[in-house]
Amino acid sequence: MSVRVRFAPSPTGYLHIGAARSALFNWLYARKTGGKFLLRIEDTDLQRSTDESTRSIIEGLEWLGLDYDEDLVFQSANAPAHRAAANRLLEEGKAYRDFAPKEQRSDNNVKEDIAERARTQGLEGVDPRSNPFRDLSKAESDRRAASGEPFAVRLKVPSEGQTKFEDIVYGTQERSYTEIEDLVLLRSDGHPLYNLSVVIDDITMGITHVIRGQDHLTNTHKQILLYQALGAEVPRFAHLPLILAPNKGKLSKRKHGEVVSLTTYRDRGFVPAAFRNFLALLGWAPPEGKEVLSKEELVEYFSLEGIGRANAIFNFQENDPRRWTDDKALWMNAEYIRTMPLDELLPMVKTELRANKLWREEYDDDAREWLLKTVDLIRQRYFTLKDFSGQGRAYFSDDFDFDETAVNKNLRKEPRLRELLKGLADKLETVEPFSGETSEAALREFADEAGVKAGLLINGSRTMLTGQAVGPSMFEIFDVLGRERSVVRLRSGVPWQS
RNA sequence: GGCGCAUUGGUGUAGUCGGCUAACACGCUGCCCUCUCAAGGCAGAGACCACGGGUUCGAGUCCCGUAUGCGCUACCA
Repeated sequence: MSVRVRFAPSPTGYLHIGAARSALFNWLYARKTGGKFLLRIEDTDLQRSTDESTRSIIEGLEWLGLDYDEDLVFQSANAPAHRAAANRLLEEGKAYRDFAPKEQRSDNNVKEDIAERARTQGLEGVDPRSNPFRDLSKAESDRRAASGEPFAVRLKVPSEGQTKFEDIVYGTQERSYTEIEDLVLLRSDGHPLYNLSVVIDDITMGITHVIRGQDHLTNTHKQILLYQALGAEVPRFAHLPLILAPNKGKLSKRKHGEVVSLTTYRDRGFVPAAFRNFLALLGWAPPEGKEVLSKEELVEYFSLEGIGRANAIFNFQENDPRRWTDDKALWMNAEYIRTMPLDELLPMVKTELRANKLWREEYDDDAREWLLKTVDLIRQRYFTLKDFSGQGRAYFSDDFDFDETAVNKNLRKEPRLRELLKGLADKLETVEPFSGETSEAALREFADEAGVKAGLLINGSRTMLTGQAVGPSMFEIFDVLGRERSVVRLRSGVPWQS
């Protein structure tokens, strides 16, 4: 039987990087095995679900290059089927009506509520699983329902025994039925609940392998009970370790802000392939230790057995602009930017320059060669695509800023430089032809004549031409900027003012 | 409270069936290269493999306990 996996996010916000990683692993497994990767939007919580969120999930997957097969499924559309299934279980006596009034729980302290209830029940020796309606006669139950009394539908969990399954990542998992309460399938307003919906949808979609976050590991036992009650085949499960914040807490938007959102990486200049590569390395390790892997290599090497069990910490420092996200993610991105094929990088650079009004139409034809050369030169030390419009601005526009410390360090320190650089400009005007080599020869000669070190002129020129203290080799900058712009910038008075 | 899962340098991980002088990548330090910054090359710091017991000639690897973290425990998903 061929593999069918799915990614089933609930559209209640942006696409979280943990969810994105689940999607990636599902996708990799499907592509690896020649199976299908399906997408299901779990929008049963209509209050919190938004179309915008659904769109951002789809966009996010597209950005990461994770294409899905078959039609997109909206879980809300299947609610009637979920209800029908619950009613069938009711008919068969595998579920029962619970007429007890709904307990009110406020969302923010459910955890304490649960612990508190368990503690008092433990003290009083009450079996948490006891329910007076579990053994109500069918006639009585039908009569009360017919009279319009509201009820929830609960699954009848057998009183003795245990569920057992073999998790591909975590190994054998067992849980005694005494640990499992009769779970609610249908709310008293008829709304189907999560565990029911997932199971029914996974059955109807023919899912063979459920690959999802470890937070569902213990819920799996309940779901298995449902598969059995419904007489369906139980799929294989593979639970993934969680991705945690630096303090080992859960990564959440409320606490950690935009670093957890996939769109942030797109908006802050990540190359999709780089982020995908980084994500794949969180909780999974390639067999041969090679970490920079293309999409094809990822598919080739991926296996569920290679997934680790310990939660991974995603490192970042909110207050450090240089380290706003994980070091390794940033490194990976820089690695891709400087080594990926230029023609794959170019469209991304184009988008970035366009967004900052730095793109010129001739870059597509007449100036294409120049663009290729320039991008190839400056990409070497960039970390994100943003750098092309930020640090790289001086290559694409004559309107750029001078970095104060660069000006102080490379220009103002030596007052004679202002005149020296004008002299250099004069000399460069006579160089024929104008290139990296000839400009270098001219500059060194000029330095000798003036009796100063070449480095002084080189560093000064760099700051005059790019506004910065750091960057590519000076002579390559001359070459790329050309004689005219180089000379004009060398003569500029702007950095000397104020 | 109960149940479950996890625990290898700062981070991500590798360590099949017990033999490790604990490996790789990111980050960090220094040197080389050099016109700066990167990249690259070289060298290095950093882990008594959470802790305590046990099994064994020998344990990161097996067993038990403890601690810590996380998850689940809901008419949330």
